[in-house]
Amino acid sequence: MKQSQLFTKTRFEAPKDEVAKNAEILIRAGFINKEMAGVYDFLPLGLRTLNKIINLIREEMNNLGGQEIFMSSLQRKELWERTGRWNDDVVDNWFKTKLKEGGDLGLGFTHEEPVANMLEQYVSSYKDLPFSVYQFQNKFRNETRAKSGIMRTREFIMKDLYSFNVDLDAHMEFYEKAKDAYRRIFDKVGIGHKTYLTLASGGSFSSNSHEFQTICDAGEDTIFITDEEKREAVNKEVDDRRETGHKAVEVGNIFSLGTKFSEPHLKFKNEKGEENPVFMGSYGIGPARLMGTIVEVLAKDNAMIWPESVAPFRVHIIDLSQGDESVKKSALDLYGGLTDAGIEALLDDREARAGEKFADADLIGIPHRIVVSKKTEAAGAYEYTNRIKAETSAILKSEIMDVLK
RNA sequence: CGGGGCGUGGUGUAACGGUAGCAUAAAUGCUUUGGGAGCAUUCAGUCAGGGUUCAAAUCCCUGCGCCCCGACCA
Repeated sequence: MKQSQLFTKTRFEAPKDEVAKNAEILIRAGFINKEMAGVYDFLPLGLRTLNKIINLIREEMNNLGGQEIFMSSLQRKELWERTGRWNDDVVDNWFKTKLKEGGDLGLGFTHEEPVANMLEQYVSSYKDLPFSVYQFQNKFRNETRAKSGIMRTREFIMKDLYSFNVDLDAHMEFYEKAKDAYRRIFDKVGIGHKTYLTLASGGSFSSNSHEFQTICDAGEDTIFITDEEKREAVNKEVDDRRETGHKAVEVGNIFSLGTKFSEPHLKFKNEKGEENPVFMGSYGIGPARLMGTIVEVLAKDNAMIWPESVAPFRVHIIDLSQGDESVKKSALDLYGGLTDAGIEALLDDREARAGEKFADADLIGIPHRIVVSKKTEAAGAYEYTNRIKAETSAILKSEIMDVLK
């Protein structure tokens, strides 16, 4: 991508109404735009990062055997009445709306009821089980207080996976595999060292649940570390601990749902012809919240350095030709070469001064930076900076590919 | 939902009840060119509605919006 064509603009100062570190940095770097309290747009750079996170999660879900689906946001009242969750006293953050003809609809805050209902027509025998489905889908929650930038919003993408098994034993086997998959996801995005498998209360519908909590100041929960080696913890809500806990943000959760959502209608016949409810589990990750958490954990000195796994681009080429056509061509050649080699590069080909380009590059935080200028051309080399290692060196043109691989 | 703070050009900030100013961004031109350059010109603003007053960004009321603390968070 050529930066002169990129729809994004960095800015010197963050809007005064943003205090959260993740929002300040992401807005200043041009990754996101605030629409209203608790509602954000993703701009090209931000969307690239978000999609990297999503694809990384998708890969793990597929490895788990999950099959991707995409369900509707508009949901029928009747399904939720069966489980008692249409009632505002039970669920107080519904966004509800109406059809012109007058029927009630809800904008889904989760999908247990609809997914269970949909599967009734596809599950009738033990031979249909087990399986799991997942989706990346917008959820709507009328939070009384949105906060912390993209960490707690009213509209957000959620990866929700649902597992369907014949009984508790079969379910637990899957549940343990899901734990491992979640571990790998948080390791891959660079926050594994701060993320703890945390025993949680499970809320109103599950007696057994775990959260993945990442220690950071923007967190809303408090956890107590029970095993540093295994990265395990317990949520404050479970028991009354006395020692000081850690502020942490819930980046993922896994629930054993049991038969609560299948009991009404989602049943199967076992080998003996007896009818049983399906044993369900649900597993959530909010990719945008995860993105915010990555910023909270990894940003230093009010600037972000993206891990390679989720960076919007791998390489940022800074063209300092400043009117020199041969230097400009060299930068363009490098860009073409990297692109052909499948290395995602952002070429800063704008008519701007060096200082402005460097400042913008620092703000965007792409992990590898290559400067092409008269100086580097004369030396037959590139100036290469690895932001993660904080190292800068001259790399011969012929060797740049090896360095990046 | 309880408490606190706050709404001025795109963004950030000034202005005692008395001419809405500065910076930045944006546009044009000249100059400059390896860490957010300089000069000149230009564009652009008081959240909305009502009230008090000769006069309201400023005081009062209502609404809307934003931030923070707490509660809630399936």
